[in-house]
Amino acid sequence: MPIRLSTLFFRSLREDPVEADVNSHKLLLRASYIRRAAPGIYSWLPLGLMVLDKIETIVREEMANAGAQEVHFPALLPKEPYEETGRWEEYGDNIFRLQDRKKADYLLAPTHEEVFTLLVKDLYSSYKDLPLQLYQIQTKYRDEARPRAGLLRGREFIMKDAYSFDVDDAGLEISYQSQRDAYERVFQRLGLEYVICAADAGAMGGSKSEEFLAPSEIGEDTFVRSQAGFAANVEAVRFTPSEKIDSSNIPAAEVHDSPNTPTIATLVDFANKNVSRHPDGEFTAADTLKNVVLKLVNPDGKTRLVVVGLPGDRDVDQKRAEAWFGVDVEQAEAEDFEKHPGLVKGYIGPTKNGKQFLGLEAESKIEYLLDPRVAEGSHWVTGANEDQKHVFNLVYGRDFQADGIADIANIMAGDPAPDGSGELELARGIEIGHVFQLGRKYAEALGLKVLDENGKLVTVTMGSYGIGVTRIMAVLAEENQDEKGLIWPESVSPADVHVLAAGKDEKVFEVAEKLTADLEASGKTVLIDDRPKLSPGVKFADAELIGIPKILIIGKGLADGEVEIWDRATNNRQSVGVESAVEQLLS
RNA sequence: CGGGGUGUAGCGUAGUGGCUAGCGCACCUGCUUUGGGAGCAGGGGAUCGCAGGUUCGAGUCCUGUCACCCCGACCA
Repeated sequence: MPIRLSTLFFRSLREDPVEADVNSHKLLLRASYIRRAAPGIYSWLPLGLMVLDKIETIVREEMANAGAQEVHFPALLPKEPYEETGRWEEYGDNIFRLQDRKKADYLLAPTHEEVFTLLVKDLYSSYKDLPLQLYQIQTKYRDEARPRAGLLRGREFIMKDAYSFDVDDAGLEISYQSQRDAYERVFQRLGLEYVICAADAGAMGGSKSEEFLAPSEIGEDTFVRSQAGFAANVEAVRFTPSEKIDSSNIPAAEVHDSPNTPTIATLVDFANKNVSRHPDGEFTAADTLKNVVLKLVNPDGKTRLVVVGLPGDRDVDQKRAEAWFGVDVEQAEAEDFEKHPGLVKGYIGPTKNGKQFLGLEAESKIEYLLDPRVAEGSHWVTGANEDQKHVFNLVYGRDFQADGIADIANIMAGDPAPDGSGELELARGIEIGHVFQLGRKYAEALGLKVLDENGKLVTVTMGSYGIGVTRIMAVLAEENQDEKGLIWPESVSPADVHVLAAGKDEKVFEVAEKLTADLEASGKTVLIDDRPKLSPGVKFADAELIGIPKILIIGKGLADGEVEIWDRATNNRQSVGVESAVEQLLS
């Protein structure tokens, strides 16, 4: 049966609702796909559900192709499994928590690793049962601090989450690849541009993880890529330490009085006015070694300080720092400096009076880590650990040492890719999928073991694979639109053809109905604008807003036996005979 | 949690302490109109976010509070 605009639960808005500021959100609201129910929580109207269903169908088909079986868990779960893995605490305020009448704790699941693991544990106990892939398409709940951009970051959202279970790492690798391949097929069928980015796998485990990012200005993730194909989330980029360079012609380090130079800019200015450079040339921020004091905050609240030396033209990228250290990272505050009087703010350096200072300073026990760009043998202008003094020609390896590296500096466009594949460019993206080798973390915590062929218990190794279904709809809307409205790809459009009866003649409506029936009989789905007594302008505008890619206009040309096929994307209109319209639309 | 902003009908908005809170869209009735968001006439719909205060009188001023939006922090 066709979708009839005369009775469809639909009302287009002529103006943008103020609550929306990104185009996809505005258009989905204006065209009656969704309505806001609460911050980050949306109600689905008929048109919205149709698109959602199309996306889910594609996901289901490709999950089946990958050999995954569909199950369905409750969204409402008891807290116990999440306590066992520590996530009841770990997730903090991000979980929606509630209690039943007996005061037992429940949560609205933000993710389902635990219950999938327990379900497999419940049913299976032999290596012969593996490998296994399960998935569900389920509503997830996360009490995000700041929901954004309509469906893009909601507090309630639909996710396809799949999990693989294998006896060994080789099996996991195969399962991972099969899901990864399925993701590529899903996104290709949806007509979505995507970049597969190496992702930060988290501090524990060090397992493999990749994100599928849809490049977009409104994206929340920053990634880097090179022409030759390297791509990674900025958090996951790891640079190799620079090769040792010759320092035999660098003069001995010398300390200069450098009054009022607590920042890199003032220091560079001072150096250019007062110090001759060897060899000749201007000092720049890149010649200075900036030493940043960071406070690492463990989940239990304990903190420790580290000092990181990095070229003065770079800053610490907090997200990269947290990925590197695996804990929260904060800037050191005034009270931290008070506790460590050796750290002279604005004049921190790795040496004092010509001797190694940081790290070797027994009482401070502060680790000194270096950016991988700092090569052994390179010479620097840096703090002398005395107020108003800097040291010049300080050579790494000759004059100071480090306790290790910290690859946490911000990445700049033009930086070389770590794999030597050329210069990096920075771009924004929306995470639409994530494939992740979990390893044995959850299996271990929840005791998922099977007997191997020798009758020995082995812990199962797992992978988890997510696709943001509702988010994909937002991305598709964002990527497929113009100033008039949405332009859905055929694969997810609410219908194949939008039949538009423009006019008042009964004949127009008769022919529109006839062509609708013919199209449906030929296997096409149709939305028909059969609203009577509505001026054509309104119908044209609504057709553009709704965004079905093919529009069939029955109107003024009918007197000559002609109708028009209007391509929403190209705006091309072509008159065809009534009899050949269906055939044209089928091709 | 920090910074900024906004709350008036379903949506978009106007409203110097002073009459019955105004307009456009949408909605209802009638007539006319029908290829780019029609016209005319008539109509329904608002406890002006909430609470308290000042005042003869508060949408408007004051205090408090709540909600939402944006930026940041945060976010397998």
